[in-house]
Amino acid sequence: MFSKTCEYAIRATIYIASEYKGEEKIGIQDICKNIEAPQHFTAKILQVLSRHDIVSSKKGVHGGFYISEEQRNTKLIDIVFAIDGDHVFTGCALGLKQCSETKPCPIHHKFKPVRESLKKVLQDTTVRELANNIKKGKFVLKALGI
Amino acid sequence: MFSKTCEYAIRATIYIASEYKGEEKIGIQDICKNIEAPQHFTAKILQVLSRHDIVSSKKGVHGGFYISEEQRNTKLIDIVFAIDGDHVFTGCALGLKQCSETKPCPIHHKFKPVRESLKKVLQDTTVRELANNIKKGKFVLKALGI
DNA sequence: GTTCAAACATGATGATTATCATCTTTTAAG
DNA sequence: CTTAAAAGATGATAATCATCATGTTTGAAC
Repeated sequence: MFSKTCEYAIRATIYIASEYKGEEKIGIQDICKNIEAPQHFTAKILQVLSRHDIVSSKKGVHGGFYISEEQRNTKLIDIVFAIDGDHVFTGCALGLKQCSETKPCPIHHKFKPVRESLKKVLQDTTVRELANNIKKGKFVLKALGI
Repeated sequence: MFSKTCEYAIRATIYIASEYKGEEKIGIQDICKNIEAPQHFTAKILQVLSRHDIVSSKKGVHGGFYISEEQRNTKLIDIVFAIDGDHVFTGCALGLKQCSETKPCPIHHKFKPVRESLKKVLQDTTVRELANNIKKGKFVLKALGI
């Protein structure tokens, strides 16, 4: 559904939001260990997220990644857009370039509910909400777990 | 959503079903020209579909691809399974290996309607139906069109 | 103002996916 | 039984995506 890049992006963002409490910023090693993602790759992704104002970062000693109250309101759809673009939402399920409402591919209309359902979930879900659920211990972010 | 391989597989199957009328079989060049897909790649895909009993083929002179009445009842989900496997349906949206009902990732439950909606569409749609719609000229299979 | 720990930037490698090429097998027709 | 047209099989190349490595910039602490 999403690229691996996007999966790591979401996991990293949620982890930062669930860990950052306004004090020490979160280091890249901490992040990668806890979401089980490759460090260099994730660092690159976080730079993109930072440029898109989805997370914040600070260089130098005591630097790291963090997230503002404002940024906690980011919706999942914003992350997907920033990383994967609009392909998931607009792209034709059969890969046809000119597929559209007026020139639909054979399954275009049938897929409308799927696309809408996906869009709705991503629109309705904020980083804040997911981070809060993590804190309550209801969910898992690690790839392997215990 | 699907791999390109799977996209070509669906398009090729629908094309064969919309063209085959019980007489001459459909050649690979014909197929590829009309769905705008690379020939060698598509040939390979059709071999897989043939092995999975989704389309039929015959070698030699006057050979080609065709589809039986029985095979026209194939559902899209069968094609997706044959080519991409069950990844789209069971795979975690965040790429977590151990994500499940009991150990859910943060968005596992939220994605349930999306997965179900997707599964429903693929379950409910047969090759026959799509081929008939093509014949009525309602839909397009080519990548670029005229 | 030097040092060191952090993110930032860029390029290189590896893995996976898509595409191409070449040869083999089958089968109808002459 | 030879020929030619078709799919089948296998391996090689290309493109894309994921991952790694190396060096640069920033900024707090001494």
